[in-house]
Amino acid sequence: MTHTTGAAEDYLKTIYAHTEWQTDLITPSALAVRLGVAPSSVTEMVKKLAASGLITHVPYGPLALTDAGRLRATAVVRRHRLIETWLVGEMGYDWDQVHDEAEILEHSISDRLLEAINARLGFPAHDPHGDPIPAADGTVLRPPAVLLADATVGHRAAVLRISDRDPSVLRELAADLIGPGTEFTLSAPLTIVLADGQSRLVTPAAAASIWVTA
Amino acid sequence: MTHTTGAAEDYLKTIYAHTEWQTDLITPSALAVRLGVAPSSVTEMVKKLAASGLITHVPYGPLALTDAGRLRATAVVRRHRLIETWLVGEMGYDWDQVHDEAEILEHSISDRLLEAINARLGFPAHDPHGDPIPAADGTVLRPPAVLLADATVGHRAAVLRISDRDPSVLRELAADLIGPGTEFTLSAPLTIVLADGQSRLVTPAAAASIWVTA
DNA sequence: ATTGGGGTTTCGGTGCGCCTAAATTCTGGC
DNA sequence: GCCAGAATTTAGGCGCACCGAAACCCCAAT
Repeated sequence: MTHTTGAAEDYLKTIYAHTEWQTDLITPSALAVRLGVAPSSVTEMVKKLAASGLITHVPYGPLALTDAGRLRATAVVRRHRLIETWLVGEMGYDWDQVHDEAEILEHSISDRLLEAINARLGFPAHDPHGDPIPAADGTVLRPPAVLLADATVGHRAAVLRISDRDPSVLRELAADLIGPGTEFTLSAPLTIVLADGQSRLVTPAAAASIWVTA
Repeated sequence: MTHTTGAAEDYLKTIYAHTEWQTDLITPSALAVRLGVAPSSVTEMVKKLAASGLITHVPYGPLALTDAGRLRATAVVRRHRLIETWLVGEMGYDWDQVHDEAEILEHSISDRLLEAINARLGFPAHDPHGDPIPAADGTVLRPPAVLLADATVGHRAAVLRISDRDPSVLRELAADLIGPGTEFTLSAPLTIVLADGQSRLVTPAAAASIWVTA
């Protein structure tokens, strides 16, 4: 229907990402910060996206995706995560190195190539950070998750996903052999005990990036 | 030095491509036709490229790449051909289907990913159409070649490359099992005899797309 | 030597996505 | 209830790459 250029795709993706693990709606200024653009640029794009029926927006209010917008957004996220999975699985990238490359390729790869990659990977359900890969129809399988920083002491759980927003957190965790699937018990704030009995101290930044089973 | 956006890369690539198998310089109007843009658009971009020292141009005259421009151009061509080779070699594409995808990806893939692909393919010297893949330093290994349409009857030779400009020619030749490396004798105009004795009639369009050993 | 027509350039204008600066609107604290 | 400060929008502008129309240049044929 609508053309949806690369820039517009980034707006939709970012609006979607904000509500993927939280419930509150994103504000224009928060969107501007995430995208690294001026607030006035957001106002402009928001007008276009609303006119195309991809988001809803009351003046001076927050932003929400429509069903059509969510479909576009998940399509972009699907591309992004499949590309990340491919870069790690086949092209020798580490999980802290894939974000920027995927950020660009997600806007230029064709559906055909994407599906060829998907097939080669065996139709993965999660990307290297544990994030679910949306299906082609936009459905996303997302288990209930809690931020490690919000988990109660004594909680026994497994790592579900780690936000890829901060590469240094990813490198730090990789060095500690902590990744999606890692089982642990929270023995004290910021302290986890792994299955083999070893304990690890996690930084506040990491605890705010790690989502674990409820 | 200069930024060189996707559009500028297309201009440089097209100027380079014109002189790869011929010696005459390209004119602005021919460039406009190849790129599918208006002549006035070419004038504008030519001014910028000349100002950046990537091409030389006297008003109302033809265009030529400088050394710097040729280096940029071959870098783009290198990307294009490696991507094509990868799409055919690993992603299940046929050689008549790769052009459009490569046309887009050549502007967005990183050097790192390109070299990962290159290594995976075993550092190929030619793309699926027989075109040489420029080295990273811009060198191109190009054997002397003659257009099949210009070859003399009785000429015994092998197919070197087939221009990918016309996908229908590629499909037609693929169906006839003619590709780079195919050995033959030109028994009459537009008629070739293959190594196994079978003869094939090629269309004028195909004869104008096939380059053979001299 | 002139001239006509094709190739090239100039000129004014478009859409996109971005910016800064200046309104405007909303909201929380008094 | 008011009002300062923060968030948002409006207004004006920029660079890029494109366009069509009009002006211009050049050469080949007379």
